[in-house]
Amino acid sequence: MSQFFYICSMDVKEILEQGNNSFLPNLSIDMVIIGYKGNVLKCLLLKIGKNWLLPGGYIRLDQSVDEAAQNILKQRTGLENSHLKFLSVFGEKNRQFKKVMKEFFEKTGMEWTEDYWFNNRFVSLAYYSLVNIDKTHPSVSHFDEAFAWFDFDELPEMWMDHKSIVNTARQRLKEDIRNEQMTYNLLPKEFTMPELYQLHQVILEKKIERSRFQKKMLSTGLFERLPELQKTTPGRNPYQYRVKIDL
Amino acid sequence: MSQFFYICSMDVKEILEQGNNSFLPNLSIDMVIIGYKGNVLKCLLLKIGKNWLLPGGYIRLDQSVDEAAQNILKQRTGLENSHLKFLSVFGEKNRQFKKVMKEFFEKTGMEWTEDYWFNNRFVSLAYYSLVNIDKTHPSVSHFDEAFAWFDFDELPEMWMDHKSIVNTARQRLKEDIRNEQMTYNLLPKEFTMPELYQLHQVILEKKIERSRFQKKMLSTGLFERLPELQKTTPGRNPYQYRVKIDL
DNA sequence: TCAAAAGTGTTCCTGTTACACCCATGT
DNA sequence: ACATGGGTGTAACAGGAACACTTTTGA
Repeated sequence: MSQFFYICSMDVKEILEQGNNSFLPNLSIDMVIIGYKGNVLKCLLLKIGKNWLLPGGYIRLDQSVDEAAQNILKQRTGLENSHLKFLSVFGEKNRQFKKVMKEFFEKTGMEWTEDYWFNNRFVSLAYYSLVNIDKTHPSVSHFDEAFAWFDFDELPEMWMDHKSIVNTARQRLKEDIRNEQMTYNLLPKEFTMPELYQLHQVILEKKIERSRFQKKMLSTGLFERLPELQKTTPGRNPYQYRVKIDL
Repeated sequence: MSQFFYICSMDVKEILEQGNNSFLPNLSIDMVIIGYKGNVLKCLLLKIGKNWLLPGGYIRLDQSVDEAAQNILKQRTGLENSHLKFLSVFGEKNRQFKKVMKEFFEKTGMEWTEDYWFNNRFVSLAYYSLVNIDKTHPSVSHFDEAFAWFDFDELPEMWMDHKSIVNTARQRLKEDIRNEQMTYNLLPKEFTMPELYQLHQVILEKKIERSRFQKKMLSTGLFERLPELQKTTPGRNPYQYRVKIDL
């Protein structure tokens, strides 16, 4: 199990205090936050009760949906103006967090009542974000639960339809990397071609021809070569590249 | 102006009666319904007050979002299980129908009050649907307003952000026809290659090479050739094709 | 038989696939 | 010098663009 644990926060108190009148009462945001470490794609999950779920939140009346999403991402990771893309709508009729919330409240000793507004049925807007794991730092607040980066291939039991949301993001990432070669925050600013090559293979879940890959990447004109890197590995030293700054 | 007018219904009465407790109070569906006639793409719009808007509706608590969308499409066009695809979310913070509704209520002599639930801020889920104009038949109900098929290039003034929703659909249709060659309901069951060719040109808004087009279409294996059509046009008679029935 | 419209073929070009080869470096 | 891994080159192939050509039909 290649997870590393932190302490994380559910901003339940804030949500309770602001309550019904501050948020759209039937819309939630779920966020698939994706990182890359040790040649594996990872996904940030929170633990509530016995199962896990995606980080998420609600939309304030004075926020646009996109603002709310950026805000949630910042709350969860500390990142501002990071990569963030709308994924899909999940609108099945029985989508409600009642069971999850009850378990969470009982576990943390908080009072739970049937008519809390977040027991409503929620339609969820799913987003996904690519982040540099090392640059994220979680905020800790009143009610702390575990959170962890899970390998995509080792997802735990998750609440509701959250596993299918993650899988939707997984597929979407595949499509997106074919169109825009951007790796956003998945690699450090400077990286070698073999590293980029590895990442693409991991995302696409298949072998790519090394020579073809190099030519394709260079022909996009998106990358610029830096002076060579000194490595102590057996073979030849790879060049370093970085994304041209225009984007 | 190549519009043809009908009489149409806003199911306002139903919405009023069922009211607050039957619908998700902050989510609406807007639908870009697209047809094709006389070599022009057309879009179905309703008139309320002085401006036009997209057909749409709300989501009942006992419906999934997709069910609600199918239901709305059926109400507006009479079509069941037709082509219907999710488009995008429109979630700006000041999206509300207050102004539109007030104008509509005053015009039709209905009582209007500030606190009607549909004066709320709404986040809108946009869908688009390709239909055969000749197979649509509008339902008429308590409150009738004009509705019309507008050419994409001659859109009228529209309420709120509805014009940008239409344009999003216009772009999406372009992308989609590149990937799946399906024309769904835009052409009759049997059609000639020149007709299909015309349609693609209109959707993509550019000239295509006739020869390349024909080979590409036939190479997909999606179409099967029927006995020739008798036409009284000057030149050679074109073959008829139809989509193979598997899809 | 000629013009109009439908449909086919040929050439060029670009991007993909698969494979072989060369280069730099540490042991 | 040689194994290891980084990087380049070439031939075969498929799909797209541009253009010329043949076929069928009504006047």
